[in-house]
Amino acid sequence: MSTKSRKLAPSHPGAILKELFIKEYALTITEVADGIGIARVNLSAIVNERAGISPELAIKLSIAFNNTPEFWINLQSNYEMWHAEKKVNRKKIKRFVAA
Amino acid sequence: MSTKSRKLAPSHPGAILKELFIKEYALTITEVADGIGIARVNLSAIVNERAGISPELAIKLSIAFNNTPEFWINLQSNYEMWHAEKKVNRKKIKRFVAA
DNA sequence: TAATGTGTAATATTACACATGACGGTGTAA
DNA sequence: TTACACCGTCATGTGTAATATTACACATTA
Repeated sequence: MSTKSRKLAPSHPGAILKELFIKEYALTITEVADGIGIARVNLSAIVNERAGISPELAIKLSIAFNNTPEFWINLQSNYEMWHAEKKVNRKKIKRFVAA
Repeated sequence: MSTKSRKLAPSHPGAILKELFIKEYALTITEVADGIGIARVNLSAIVNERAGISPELAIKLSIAFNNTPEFWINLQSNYEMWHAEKKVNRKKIKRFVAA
């Protein structure tokens, strides 16, 4: 079961952040934003799926919630990859063969 | 051995692309750019480490060279993460504890 | 010489992360 | 009920980056 065969879009990282961390930890967007040092507005945008998680933010979240940057980056990458897949016309890509 | 303990900056994805694929396959930048449908200028920028690999490009490269998008995205992510690490002041991040 | 490959610069478009300021809603205390 | 603090969101501006297009200079090769 690889990524390319996935039919359903993966959850937005912001949804995960909201459900599994902010809610679970009984925090507010403001608290988390202040805690990790970003603007409240921007965290709101992420939680509401209007923005993504940057590498720097992934690091900050991993410190705040005691997990890894990879956890957050993978969520973001999977999300982006799924959407990028739909933009690529595979038939127009040349397959190169080792010399 | 995790990413955060790495002392040396990881190679730029463009360097990998150049050494392990373009050179190994005996291709030119122009050929690859045409083959995957991007402008020659932009591929040159990537190979010369002035630009990164986007999710869409990762997919195109994986098709052209018969590997996975993850391969390319991981190269890019590791590269970005290493540089992002240096921007984060860990002492200023609050550690949240489960409720 | 002509064609090809390369690097780079300039320009424009589009997208997005991020910051600031303003606005409307909610809960609570006086 | 009024006043105020807190919260989430909107509007706006900025910086950066990927991408396309065009142009130029240079080197190699047929």
